[in-house]
Amino acid sequence: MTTGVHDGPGGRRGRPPVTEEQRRRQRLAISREAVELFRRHGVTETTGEQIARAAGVSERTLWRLFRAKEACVEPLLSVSLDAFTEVLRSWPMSAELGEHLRTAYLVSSEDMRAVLAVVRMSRDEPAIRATWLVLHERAEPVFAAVLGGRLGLPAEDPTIRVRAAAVNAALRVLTDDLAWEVASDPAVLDDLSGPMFDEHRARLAEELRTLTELPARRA
Amino acid sequence: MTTGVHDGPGGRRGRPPVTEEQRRRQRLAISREAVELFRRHGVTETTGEQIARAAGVSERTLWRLFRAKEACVEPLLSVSLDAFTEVLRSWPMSAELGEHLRTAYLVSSEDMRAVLAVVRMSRDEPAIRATWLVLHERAEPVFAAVLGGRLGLPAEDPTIRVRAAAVNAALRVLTDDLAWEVASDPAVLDDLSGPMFDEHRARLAEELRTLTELPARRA
DNA sequence: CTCTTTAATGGCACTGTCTGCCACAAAGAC
DNA sequence: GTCTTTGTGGCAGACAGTGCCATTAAAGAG
Repeated sequence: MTTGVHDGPGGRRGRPPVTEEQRRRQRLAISREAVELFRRHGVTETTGEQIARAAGVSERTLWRLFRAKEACVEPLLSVSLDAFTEVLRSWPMSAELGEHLRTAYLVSSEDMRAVLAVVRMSRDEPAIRATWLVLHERAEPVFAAVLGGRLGLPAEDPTIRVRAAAVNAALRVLTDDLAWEVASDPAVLDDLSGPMFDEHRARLAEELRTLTELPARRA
Repeated sequence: MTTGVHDGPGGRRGRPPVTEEQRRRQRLAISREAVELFRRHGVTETTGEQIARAAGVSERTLWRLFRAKEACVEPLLSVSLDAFTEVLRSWPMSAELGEHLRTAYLVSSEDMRAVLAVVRMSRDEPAIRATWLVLHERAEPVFAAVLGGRLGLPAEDPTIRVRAAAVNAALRVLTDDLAWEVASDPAVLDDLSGPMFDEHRARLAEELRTLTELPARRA
């Protein structure tokens, strides 16, 4: 997009910018370190310097990659949200959502463990809660695009955006529940196809089916 | 609750704590000043010292009443959210929600103007957006209580909480829309019973009717 | 190889946010 | 007045985050 014809023979000079993908990986790596520290010592007890040191970058670079300490959890949380987004996007018109969730929702046990730990932390850490909510909201336009496609309405239609926000809210509430259910028995995280996650997917599927099968607004 | 039998004859000693109501008023007053400054100069350009000075308290006291600069918008935003909560709470089983909204949703033009200004600000100020979302989420338990009562289910029921979160989301999305519609014609704010607000209430009523009249989960 | 160009990182100084601590003022009961 | 409890202000300090400049990394040109 930004590259192209301008890189003809005798192409561009100077060090090439890092790719989006590289940035993504770097931020995710730092995010995992930060969450590890947050889990061990608490958010307020963890300083930016510690995060930077653990991640092997200077503090200055840390603040360039994350605008705030709490924002360090974003890339990790996005792993889970992006996975769900991908599930919705690849949801065949005919398929049952619960089944599709079981086969298409792909997150590693370790990441899921960390994500749910962050969600639990967010109960007592307002800044983390805020990050979680903002991240959720950012996913709504994608949900709206999918729902709009299914219902034959533009993604900008207010009803579609409301529906997307409702889907979003359902995901958030049920993920919260799951985070606390898991807390009492962390072993279930070893196997994401176990009964507790099955139950979670089933509930999610049911709520989403209700919300997505609502009649669209009379045009 | 905390007072009572202990305040008998020879009652408690020392200066009595300020009432909840006094605190509420004090925080709201500071909140209005802060929002005024935010609107005039922008959030990042407004310092805690300025807010304190404008509100006539010391900076130290400001940080005692608000944990962060951005939290200064909370009391003002709560004016609008509390009003809506009250509408839901007082919603008669029989009444049409749109009509009930028109008569029971009570917020002054000035406050509404300020609230919508903050909502618009939240588009470019992540911290303000976060505050707005967190505040919205805090209202959900009340929504759940109302919906639970209507559907004969406990407020803790997952389906009820999902429904409450959906109601919440609808309110947020449509309020956002309204904030931007109003931006192009601020004069409509002089009369909250004008056609633009009527349209807003009607849309809100319709979305909420859809969401609240959904069949509850088969027990 | 060196020279040049562009991007990424680090170091440092600095401002603003927010907290802990203590002193003092205010409001009561006695 | 004294005593007790609560709210407020002042000050010092830690931490978060930014602007600016030097340094280093990665490429192509010669």
